[in-house]
Amino acid sequence: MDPIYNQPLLPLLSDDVREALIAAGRTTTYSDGQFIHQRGEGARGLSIILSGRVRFGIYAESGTYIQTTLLSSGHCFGEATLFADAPRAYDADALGETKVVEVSKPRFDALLAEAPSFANALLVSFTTRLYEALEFADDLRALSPDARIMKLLTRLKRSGGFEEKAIPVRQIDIAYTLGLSRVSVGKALNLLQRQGKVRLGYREITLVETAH
Amino acid sequence: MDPIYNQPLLPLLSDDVREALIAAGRTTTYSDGQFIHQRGEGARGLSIILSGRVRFGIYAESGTYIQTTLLSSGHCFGEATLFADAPRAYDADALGETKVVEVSKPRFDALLAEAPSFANALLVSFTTRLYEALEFADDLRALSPDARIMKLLTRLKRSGGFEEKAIPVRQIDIAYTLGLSRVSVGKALNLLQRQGKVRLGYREITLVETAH
DNA sequence: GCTTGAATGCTAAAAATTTAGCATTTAAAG
DNA sequence: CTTTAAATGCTAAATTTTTAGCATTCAAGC
Repeated sequence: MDPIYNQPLLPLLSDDVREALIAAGRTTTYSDGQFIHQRGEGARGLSIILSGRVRFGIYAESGTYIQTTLLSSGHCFGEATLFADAPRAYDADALGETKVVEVSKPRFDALLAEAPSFANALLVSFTTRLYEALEFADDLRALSPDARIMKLLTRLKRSGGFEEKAIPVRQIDIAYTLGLSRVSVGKALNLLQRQGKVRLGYREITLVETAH
Repeated sequence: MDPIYNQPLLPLLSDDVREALIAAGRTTTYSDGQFIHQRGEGARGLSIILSGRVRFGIYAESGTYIQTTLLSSGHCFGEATLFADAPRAYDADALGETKVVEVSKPRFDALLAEAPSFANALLVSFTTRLYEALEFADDLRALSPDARIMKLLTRLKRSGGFEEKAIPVRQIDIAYTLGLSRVSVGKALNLLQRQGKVRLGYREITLVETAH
């Protein structure tokens, strides 16, 4: 079964809708690690990532962090504040210098009403994200830690555009993302390295291309 | 943080759109356990559950079954065949006698084009489903088996409308859904019963209301 | 070229979970 | 009332994963 890949919103929009959307919002530039919003905040609006990446997660009761999603340039977030009238479900912070446009609910509604193609782009983007989330949950239950890590690395490489390059990721972040301990991640990565599938570095991992 | 609940599509539609949608499709009645479609099939269209429930899952390589989603009356499925142009991602079968309308892609597109409110209802339904899937994945990583089981039972009770009644579920199904072994589920359920939170029966579990 | 904090590597004990097996209970069918 | 297949209960060994701790390596800043 071919996996369904996340379709970012921006490339799905026609030029004029995209320009209107960006013009209708307020653009903010966040520095690396800066908080964008916190879980529970109530502001309603759609945010679109113009450059950089945004990390979403929750600090669990046990004190450990759970990373939920990593969205990169072109993606939008905050849709639940619009369509489910819900407060922010996750803490969000910037990964690297990150530019975000925030469009208020009234302006978003106006744009949606006047451009029917906008709704279609949103439907495509959300559907692909839903199926990626479902697949991720399936993997959590069905795959071994090794396989989960390989899949995560493959996804990170693709979504981050790290072709031919090392993926800048810490082992502890992999643990946060997959719900594993750092020791388990280290063990699994060492196994994968011995199998020749990855090359481990400091703060980075390289996926070794397998001949096929 | 309040959880976001699944919003079924049908109640979100205006009467005339709902009627037009149902009229545009072909209604099929499935008997308990009957296959609706299999993973990998290519037909494009949107299906809406008129009555009964549909169970989605994958038979994993190891031979074990992974249940992904359980959708009840009013919900739609097959959206990925429309918006991601993807084949069916899951095996689907009926749980109890189940009526499903299937609307072909051309007819769906026509309806979407002429009724702008239709798109909005789809956006609400998909957004709430996306956030429920994300929350489910969070729980898989952050919660103990006991807590996961309680949360699942609560959700089953609500979505199935089993107020004051026992929830008809087998322990093995809970295991499939949560990615646990049957032994672990049994142990956790026994603990929950000793704590007075549930009452176990044959093929059913009753949630004990806690005073508050 | 040091110093330093962060990240990784490593180990062993503890805890959780699965596997495999069989016994018991249940409800439906004969 | 029996029979029967399905579901649950239970046990112990095997396996996996976590926890906790400390050693080592890395790269940036002084």
